[in-house]
Order: sequence, then structure tokens, then C-alpha cells
Amino acid sequence: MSNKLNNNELKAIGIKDEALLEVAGRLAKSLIKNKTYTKEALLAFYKELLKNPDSYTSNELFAELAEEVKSRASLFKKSQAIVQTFELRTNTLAYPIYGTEHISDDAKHQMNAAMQLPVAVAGALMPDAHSGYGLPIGGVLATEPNIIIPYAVGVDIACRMCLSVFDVNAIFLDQKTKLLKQHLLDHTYFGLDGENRDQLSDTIFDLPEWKSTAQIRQLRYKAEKQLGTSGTGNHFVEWGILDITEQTPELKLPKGKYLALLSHSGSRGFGANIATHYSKIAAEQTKLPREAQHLAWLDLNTEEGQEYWIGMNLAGDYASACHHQIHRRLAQAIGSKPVAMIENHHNFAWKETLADGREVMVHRKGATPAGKGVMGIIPGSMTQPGFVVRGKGDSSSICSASHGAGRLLSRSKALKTITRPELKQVLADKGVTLIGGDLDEAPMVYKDINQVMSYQNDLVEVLARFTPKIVRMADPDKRTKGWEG
DNA sequence: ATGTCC
Repeated sequence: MSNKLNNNELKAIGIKDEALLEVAGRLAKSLIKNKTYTKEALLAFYKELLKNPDSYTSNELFAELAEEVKSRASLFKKSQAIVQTFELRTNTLAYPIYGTEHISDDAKHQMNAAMQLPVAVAGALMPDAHSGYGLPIGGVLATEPNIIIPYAVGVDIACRMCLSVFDVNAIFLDQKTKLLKQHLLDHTYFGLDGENRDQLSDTIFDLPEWKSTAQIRQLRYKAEKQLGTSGTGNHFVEWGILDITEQTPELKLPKGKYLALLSHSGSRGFGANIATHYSKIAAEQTKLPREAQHLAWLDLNTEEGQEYWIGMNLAGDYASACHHQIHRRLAQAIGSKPVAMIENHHNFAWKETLADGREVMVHRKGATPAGKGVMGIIPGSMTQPGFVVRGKGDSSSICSASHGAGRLLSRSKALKTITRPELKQVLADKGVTLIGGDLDEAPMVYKDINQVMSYQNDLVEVLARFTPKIVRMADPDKRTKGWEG
């Protein structure tokens, strides 16, 4: 006879989400083991507690479960906060646009709307900008310091880059192409793959923030399963050649060509849930005219604002941990350790101080932090180089730079116009091996990165150039078309 | 970006 209640038995009486299952299961194990309750008696008791959690919040044994049930009930309750309606300013705050001739009018109109928000302080549009949801991708927006706009951070909170540099000659890439390709196949997981793989241990879940809100507790199990996985769309893990052109302490190595690993991904389902949940709450609390409705904000001086801030920052730490898992697995596979690691968020918000001394909240949605001396990575495409950069601290750009080349073609247009043979040809011409990847991520959907970089000479200094050689992305979307090799 | 339509 089992001495514990299994998840199916608990689910049958209505204990469904992961955080509740954990608490109820743990409690059951000890109470049944020490014979305080029989299984049947405890199930009956749980049913009663679910109906009436308030009656058990001061019960020594069951307070934790009762509180958890109560917090679950209030999670999606409509916020009691005051609904406030705002008008846009009639004047649009001026902002610089880098590479304006290659940026769509859509993206500019979206940025204009952001610069009419009553909470806007400053902004800038990066040379890879294109239209997004709310703030354009490539948009930088500084607001009053107590304001946070979920859609100016983006749905993939802490989408970020991570580069590992190995003290291994780049010749290794040609000599061991097959082996390196196999390592990517064995040690990277995209989309929903790999949720049941063996995990490396990680201290990320020791953070107390995982216990901070009901939503975060509820998402923890999913986050554990997805730790160290990549997403879909433009996410990738790739081996390539890092050509160090400036000797600098940050890159540790002398000028030359080295093996390097570059990854692009974010906070997976965890961050997406935080983002959509608080975007809804922001839209309920902050009513704005139609052209700015997706720029609704939360005030950090409210409970909801504080919760988003905690969730966003935890998503940042989680996304970073995901990259580190990927890099650890692949470093182990090649039997080496990186001598340097460069990384940066490009969908995030930070409390910063402008050059004139004003305290602000800087939202970067598809923009690389480029404060003075701050290291970052600006990827190009599968067939164009990415760049290791050091920020110059340029104040007009709000210490920011582009987060890549930027899209030239929308996903839908790319899927209609680019063919599989065209993609194969361009990869063959450039000597790039691709595992997975759909036509809407083909290199020709992106702007010319060299041109994009030419617009940001005042914003960043290039220290090294990364050329992708073996790329892994999510498999093509099976609903649109198959991948036949 | 997201178990991409609850």
C-alpha cells in the first residue's frame, strides 16, 4: 500500500496546478507515513479544505496548503486597483532615429505614439527597428522611474545573447564539423523538446523570489522542465569562428581566430506567462487612446507593479541560467572551458540615470545595452557576422544599440517568397551547416548587418567578429511546410 | 515569444 497520494488522486479532487500539487503531496506523504491520517480520510479532508480554505489558515498542519489555495483563488480575480484614464500629449517628444532611411513608417508611428505618453521622458529608435506590438522592436523608451510598461519589455522577457569563447584554434571547426554538429543535436533542445531530459544542477531555483507570488509558484514546475532549452522562431545555438580584432581584457585572448559558441533565447514559457498576465492587468488599470493602448503601464508603487518587477527580474535570471546550461553542456561535450563569456539581455527594463541626472526606467525592446564600457553581442544572421561590442555610453541613444540586423521581410511574406532550394544555395555558398530552421528565418529576411552597424559607430566599438558555421534552430513549423533535408 | 484559440 502506497504511503502517499499520487498526483492523479489529487487532481481528481481538484488540486490541479503544480505548486498546489507539490504542497499537498508533500503534506500527504508525512501525514500518512506517521499515521495521522489514512489516505481516504486525508482526501476527504483536502476536499473540505478546498471548499473552505479560510477555516484552515490558522490550523498548524494545514495553514500552508490553505494559504496556497487562497492565493490561487485570488490570482485571476480582477484587480481592485483604481482604473485610470490618460490622454496622450499633443506634442511628440523628439527622439533620434539611427538609419532612418531603412526603417518602416509603421515602426516610426509606433515610436511616435510612445513619445506622446504622459510618462515618457526620452526615446530612441535603433537602426534594426521594425514594427512590433506596442513599442517597436528596436525601440528604447525611458519613462518616469516608477513606471513599467510590460509591452515595452516584450513578451519574451530577457530574450538575450550569450557567447562563450574557447582557447581553441578556429581550425577545429573544419576538422571536427561532424562532431560539433552532433554535439548540437545531442545537447540543445528547441520548443517543447527536451522537457524530460536529464538536468544539470542549478542554483537558479534557490532564489527566494520563486516563492514570492502565486503565479510564480504556479509556473515554477514548468520553468524547471524548460531550464536550459531554447525556444522557437529566431532562437538559435551555433558554433562559429570568433575573430578577435582588438585585444582587450574582456576577451582574454590575443588577436586571432577562435572557436566560439553563440546562443539566442529568452525566458521560455515562464517569462511569456509573466508578460501576458501583467500586460492584461496594465491594460485594465491604465486606459489609453487606441493608438497607444498596448503601451499601458504599471506603477511600481502598486502591488501589481511590484509583482511584475519581481517576475521580470526573475525571468532575467532564469533566461541567463538557461543560456549557461546550454553553454555548460556544450563546453563539457568538447572537453573545454570558456576563457571568456559575453552576454546581454536585449528585451528588458532597467532603472538608470540619464546624462542630465534624471532617474528613469529604461525599456529596451530589441536593443543592446551600450553604456560606457558595457560589453554586448549584436548578431547578424546565419550567413553574416555578429559583433562583440563595447558600449560608448552615448547619451542620445540612451546608451543603447541595435540587437541585430532587423527584419527586412515579415514572417508571412518570407514563407511565401523564399524557397527551400534558395535557402540551401545561400547556405552552401557561405559554407554554413544548418540543423532545423524555417524559411522565415532564412538569412535573406534580414537587413545587411554591415549597413546596420555603420549607423551605430557612435554607439558601440567593435572588438571581435563572429562568423556562424554550424547553426541549430527549431525545426520548421510542420503546419506550413516540411523540411526535406 | 507562447502548449501560438478559451
